[in-house]
Amino acid sequence: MGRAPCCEKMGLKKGPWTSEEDQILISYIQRYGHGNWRALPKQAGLLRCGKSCRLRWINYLRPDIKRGNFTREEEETIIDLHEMLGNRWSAIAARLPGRTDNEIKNVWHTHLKKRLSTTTTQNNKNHHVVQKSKRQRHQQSCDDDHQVIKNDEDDDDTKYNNNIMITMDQDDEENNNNNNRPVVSSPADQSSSSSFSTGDHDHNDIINVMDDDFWSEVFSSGEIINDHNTSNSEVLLDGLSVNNQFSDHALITTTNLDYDQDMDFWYNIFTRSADLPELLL
DNA sequence: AACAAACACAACCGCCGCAGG
DNA sequence: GCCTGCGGCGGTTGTGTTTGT
Repeated sequence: MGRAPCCEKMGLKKGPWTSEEDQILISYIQRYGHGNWRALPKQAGLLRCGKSCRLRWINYLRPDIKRGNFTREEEETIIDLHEMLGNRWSAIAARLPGRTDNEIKNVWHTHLKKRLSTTTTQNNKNHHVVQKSKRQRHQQSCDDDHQVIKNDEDDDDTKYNNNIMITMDQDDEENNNNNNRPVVSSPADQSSSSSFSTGDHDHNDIINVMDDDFWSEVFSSGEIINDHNTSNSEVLLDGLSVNNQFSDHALITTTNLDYDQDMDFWYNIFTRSADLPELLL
């Protein structure tokens, strides 16, 4: 038995795309869109399978693709996000406009992984590296290979007794740059999906630390993301997102983060300020 | 100049989750 | 609930280019 191949192999071309094929694909998609990738090559007159067309379009031909070398900032972002998300390249790519998951995956394997392994040994006196090594010790007890931290299921009950909830008034959202900051509180329902575990830290400590300066810094690194599929827009804050689809409150949610990633979540937030890691990690 | 090794990146493969029948 | 087809994802491979000897 076995699953049928994703496309009919006979007569279909493989390997590098020619510029003629690129042009055919571009003009077809510009004219008709790409509703059905499987049917597209036949309709467009391409001797390729649908998957190949999709990949070529997404990774190379899309008009919003940013070509050229990665900037230092982009590389740092990838490193941070990989620390937080693991090998979830598409999730990482979603936070780097114009970059594809394939491109990020390549740059990780060819540049960043090596650089990271050398810098961690060279800079072992660096403050933040010390913070990371704490995490790494925690991570060592979990699965290796840069996977996200998964809590032991047995720990769940105690782990989430320290949850906090972060909300923001919808009316304030348009002015959320610096002046208005989210409300941090202890949720009545500790199992609420919109609350976050503070790990071993008392939630009052977290609330006290999240002052105006803290949120000012977090917001200054945010960016607007428009989701064309849902027509929603979000304010991404490096792991936090303010989803404006709610009528009363705009919840800051850990979109694209697993609920049980509290350590990664807080680490990512707190490392935005030099003082916070020392205080809380 | 020739060759090998290392590198960079495009493309492929196989698996998975989801939606629809 | 099961089956099937599809899109999406991450791991891996293939191939062209660059660098070192």
